[in-house]
Amino acid sequence: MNKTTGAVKGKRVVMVCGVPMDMANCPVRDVMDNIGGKWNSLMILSLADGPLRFSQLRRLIPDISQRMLTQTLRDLQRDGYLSRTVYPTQPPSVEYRLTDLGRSFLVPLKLFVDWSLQNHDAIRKARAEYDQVA
Amino acid sequence: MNKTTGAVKGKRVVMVCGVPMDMANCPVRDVMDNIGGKWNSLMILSLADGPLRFSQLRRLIPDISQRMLTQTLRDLQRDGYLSRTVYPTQPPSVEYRLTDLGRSFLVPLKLFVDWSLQNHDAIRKARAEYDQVA
DNA sequence: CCGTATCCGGGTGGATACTG
DNA sequence: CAGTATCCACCCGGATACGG
Repeated sequence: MNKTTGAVKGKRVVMVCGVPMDMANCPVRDVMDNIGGKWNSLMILSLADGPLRFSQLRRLIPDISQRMLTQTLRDLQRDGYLSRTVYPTQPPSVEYRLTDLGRSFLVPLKLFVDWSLQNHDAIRKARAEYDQVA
Repeated sequence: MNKTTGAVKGKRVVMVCGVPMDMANCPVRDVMDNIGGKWNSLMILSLADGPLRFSQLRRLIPDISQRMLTQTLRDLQRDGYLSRTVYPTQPPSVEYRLTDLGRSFLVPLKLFVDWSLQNHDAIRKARAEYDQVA
């Protein structure tokens, strides 16, 4: 089962699922913050098939506010998932494009998307049953 | 309340990455809420290798508060990821165990974990560079 | 077109104390 | 041991207005 590695005292590293998990400074939690927000993963997916401009992303994701679109793009740019290119046209246009890092993330993200679509009904059903009992 | 299915206004279903994405009522966002929280994915991973009791989970994840441990477990139970079994011993013990749904989620989650471990250095580097410029 | 600035309501999550 | 209950600080994210 879960056994702490006795290597270093004080380091809370646990073998989980065949992988060393650092419970104190957890890379998984760190990455999860990047894509666990309300719009982050959807943004990466939206750019999967090619670069898009700001206004194109707005139209593609109608529910997002202008503020959150900007902020989500900044966050993802900051952590290296996408790049921002300004074309000095008139009026100006800004293109957002997945980096190599961002594209490599599409592999696990795509698997997650597939799982969500397959099991979404089962989850909603479990939720409804739980709420009915309670 | 909910917009019922079918033709409301405009098609909000977009083909992304070869997958139909409903931007209005998005299953991906729904599932992401389940595992995008601060502790949710870590909880599922902690139970990957076998069932654990409440106090065992507390020791395994030292940073979590008692309140959030309970709440996270309830949320995941509600959506069908894990089951809760009370053994009427003295003192009582409660066992948490992944359901079939929860175990099936380990497949995409494991891929995500591996990606995180491989790329979190690149992310931290990108973040540092971005912050230095700004 | 592509943002920034500001305000603010609600939800998230930590700390603490108490129960069966 | 396995929780509940309560209070509260913080931050996320929507609405709105303004600027290059």
